[in-house]
Amino acid sequence: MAESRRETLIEAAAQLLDQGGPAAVTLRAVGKAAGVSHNAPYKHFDSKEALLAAVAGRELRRPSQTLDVGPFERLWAGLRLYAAWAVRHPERFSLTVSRWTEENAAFAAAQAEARADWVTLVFAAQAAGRLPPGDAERMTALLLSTAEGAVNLALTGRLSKTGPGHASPEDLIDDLFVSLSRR
Amino acid sequence: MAESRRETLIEAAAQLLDQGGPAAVTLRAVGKAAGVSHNAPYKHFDSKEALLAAVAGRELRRPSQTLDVGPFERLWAGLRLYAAWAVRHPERFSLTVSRWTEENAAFAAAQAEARADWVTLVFAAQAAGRLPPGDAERMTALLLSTAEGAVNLALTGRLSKTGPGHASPEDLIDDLFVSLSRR
DNA sequence: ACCTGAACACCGTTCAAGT
DNA sequence: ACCTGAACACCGTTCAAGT
Repeated sequence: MAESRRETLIEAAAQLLDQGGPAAVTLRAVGKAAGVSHNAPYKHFDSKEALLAAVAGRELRRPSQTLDVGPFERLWAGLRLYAAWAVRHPERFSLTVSRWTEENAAFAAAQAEARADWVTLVFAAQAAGRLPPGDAERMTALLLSTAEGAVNLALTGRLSKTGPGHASPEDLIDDLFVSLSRR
Repeated sequence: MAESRRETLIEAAAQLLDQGGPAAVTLRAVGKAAGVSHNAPYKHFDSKEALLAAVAGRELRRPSQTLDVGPFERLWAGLRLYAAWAVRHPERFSLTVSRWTEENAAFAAAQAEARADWVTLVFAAQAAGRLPPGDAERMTALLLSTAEGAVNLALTGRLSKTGPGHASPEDLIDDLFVSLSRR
């Protein structure tokens, strides 16, 4: 039951985050939404930041859509889906790519695992000859940089929404892939 | 004199930001550092967020190093310098690429101007035949996405600092330029 | 082990009052 | 026009006390 209470608190925090942004996530509001007192969260989390890190960690572990295609297509489509999810859930995305003032072991582990999954895909796409050779980890960093940077440009209103310069984060991901696969 | 007091408040906020992160920027601390009461800032700014937006706007208007080379080289070196500055001033960088809950006209104008400067450079580099053709604004978005995304990867500890996968934000900018200019 | 209510030291913001 | 000090309604966190 303790585990379910913990999950309830994480879910309540995530809901508040979606609805009102970071400012709406107060321990009092989280407690109220979970039906407990405002400091009950301290029995499950060291601090408010630890609770938010748990929210972020849960997002990182969200199951990714499995596609029955080759690694290169899975990588490309996966990054597009990642960007589309991020634009649809800006607060959760921001949390997963934000900096933390405390050490959050579980979050760091989830983050490392997510990154390793991308590296594996990149490596396979290179082995299939669909991406240029070179260190897979470094190429993964380039892909994630562009994807996350493009999402942030969109979220901060710095992508033209109309006219010839119009581009969505997915368009920019496409541009990078086209440039990378042109040999 | 009013203008100087305003500048003093902005500088005090920037200093506190550098030293202790966003949490250290309280109106009480800003007032103290500027030698005024904790609510004197309200005579110059609508809110704490407006003060932070002024800090961010000042960073966006910081003069860029001028290099006596062609537009393509200026663009490439300019993005590298941007990334290097961001890694050295993570809090100021984060502020300039963050989302705001209020409308900040002056900040939005500074941001649009900074972006237009990049577009001008990209356009000139394309005209010089050093970058592939295509909409300059969209290509600018791709370049900024990668640069800012790479900086954020570095700031959140997601770039290998050692081994074969090691890459700095500047390395990733280089990778993108190499890929773009390979015809 | 988990939870509560009261309390503490903050915080952003407002307001009446001063110059 | 600019500033002050007091006050308000919050906030995260701590603590003594309960089960």
